[in-house]
Amino acid sequence: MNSIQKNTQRLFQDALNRCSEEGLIKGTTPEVPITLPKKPEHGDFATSIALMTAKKAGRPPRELAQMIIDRIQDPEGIIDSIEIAGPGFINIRLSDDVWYRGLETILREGSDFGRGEKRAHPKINIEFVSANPTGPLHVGHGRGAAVGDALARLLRFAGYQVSSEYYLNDAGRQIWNLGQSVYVRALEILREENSPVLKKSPLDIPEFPEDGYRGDYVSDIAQDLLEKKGAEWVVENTDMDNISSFAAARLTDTIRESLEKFNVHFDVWFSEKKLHESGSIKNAVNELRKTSYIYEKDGALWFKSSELGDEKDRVVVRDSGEPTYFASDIAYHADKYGRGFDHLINVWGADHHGYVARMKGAVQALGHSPDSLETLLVQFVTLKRGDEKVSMGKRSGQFVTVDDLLEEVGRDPMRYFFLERRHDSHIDFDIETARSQDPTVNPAVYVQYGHARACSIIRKAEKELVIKKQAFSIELARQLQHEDELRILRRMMDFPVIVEDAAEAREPHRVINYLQDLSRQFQSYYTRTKSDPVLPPPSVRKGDWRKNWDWEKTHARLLWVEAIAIICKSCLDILGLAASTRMARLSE
RNA sequence: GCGCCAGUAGCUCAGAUGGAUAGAGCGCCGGACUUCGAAUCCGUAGGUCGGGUGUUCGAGUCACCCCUGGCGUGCCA
Repeated sequence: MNSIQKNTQRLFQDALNRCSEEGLIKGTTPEVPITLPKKPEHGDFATSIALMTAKKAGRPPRELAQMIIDRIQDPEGIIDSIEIAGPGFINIRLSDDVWYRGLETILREGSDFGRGEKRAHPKINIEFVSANPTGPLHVGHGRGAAVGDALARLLRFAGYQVSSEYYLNDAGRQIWNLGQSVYVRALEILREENSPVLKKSPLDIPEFPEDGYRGDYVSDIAQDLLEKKGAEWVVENTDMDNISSFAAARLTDTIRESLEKFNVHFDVWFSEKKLHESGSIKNAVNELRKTSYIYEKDGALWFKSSELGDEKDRVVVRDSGEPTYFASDIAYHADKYGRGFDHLINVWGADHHGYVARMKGAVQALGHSPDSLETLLVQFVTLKRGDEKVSMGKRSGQFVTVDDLLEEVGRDPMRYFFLERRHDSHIDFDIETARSQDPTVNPAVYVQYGHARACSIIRKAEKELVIKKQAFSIELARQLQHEDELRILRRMMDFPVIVEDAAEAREPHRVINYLQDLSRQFQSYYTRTKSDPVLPPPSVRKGDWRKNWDWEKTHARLLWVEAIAIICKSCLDILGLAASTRMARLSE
């Protein structure tokens, strides 16, 4: 709720309370809802309070509505008119000055407009991507990256203290597998080169591991390994530790570079390996042993997750004595709490949803509220080229990588389309649309153009027409008489509400929808007011034109355009999209 | 079998936590530039919100039951 909405709400709340004090309403009075009507005819705000409390008042809703209205005290005169509509809705129209004051707020607060109040708690940890460093990032990871990063930005903007984190699974079987894959490829290279190192050695080339990594990048790493460490070093490395580490480190760098290019940053890269080395996993398991949720069966250690909302119990330590991935994850989450976070958000691929319940259970067993762990499941992306689906064979290793897409469609359209929809709905990503530079085709370009256009107007006013910017005054703002100018100003004042709600719901896509709407309204205004433009057109700039031009209106409109630019910029920043102040000319 | 998510216009999807006549983009069709910022804008058409029952002043939204699709249901990670 923004301040205008809050003030309006108070007037109605007070009026309702007066009804109650006079004994017109039985029982407790509910909080008065103030909503934004879909249709402009329904005023600036609407409330259904009369419908909600009609029963308690024992009167028809419309009659009650009138009684509430009669008890409104509005000394500041923020309300222009009130009417009862339909079955008993109260439609409220505010005085234009309220909105003009809003313009002042936007201009004064600038990039802070809409920002939530800073709060110390909850201290939020948001973990996302966390792809194994066993290969390049694919499209699915890309969506998770965009969603997690935008959510982190959104939460920060909304005032939360947020740390973003990548959990690096740089230990365990998959990493061993990776090392073995690289090792075999390296030996194959040596064989092909008829390397003397290999001939001297009696060892045969081992089979390529069945669930090994078959992508071309494995050979690249093998090649690199041979160059950096030398053939002998490689051949003599029979336990995979060194080679695995080399390969994982290499792939971690690759992943980090891809994410940087994608404008995704992490505050912390958290290593699973270090969790093993530091004894954290043992500690976490011991911690669990103190609870009643642990038991032994068939030589393994089990977690009684079935008592904490999961379908069945889960193994924590195998009969071999080796901890499972779940054990690492318990230790990891314990570590997050240990570092002072009181709210954890995990952004996971939808294929991990079977994992959510046991993780919540573990968190609970460790003594934290299960509500303090939130998991967002990001659905899959289908790639398309026009009508044609781009096939992605999972087994063959022939998947489309984040780098491929970055190269073909570019960073901003990619982020835009990954963020445009709710995280839990499937999306079709059309490469052809995304790579288009035409704003009428590509909504990602369209919203950037909206911002650039606003900036262009201001730049032109200052540089080309040498118009000196005027300070805000209510008299000046009253020059904004065009219906669209007021409507768009009202829409601008929604921004703080959009931010608050989007952050609360963990839904960055709401910011995109809002930005899309604001840009569209602005560009529509812009084209339709061609005969009454913000800036004096060349056709009038003749002779003594400066004396005849309506400067007050232009000054007011320039402030208004500036406010639009401010809000577009804030939206783009939250989404991690570039906010160019001018668009590159399209050549043909 | 069980569990989770989804099903809204030809297509892709919104729908602000239960509100008024369900919206947008794209596509289709029809319009607007001797350019101020047309790289844009305006308009028409298009719907039993998968189906049903219920909850209530009021349901795309909540509950229950079906149908369809995706995913999950490892001492894999």
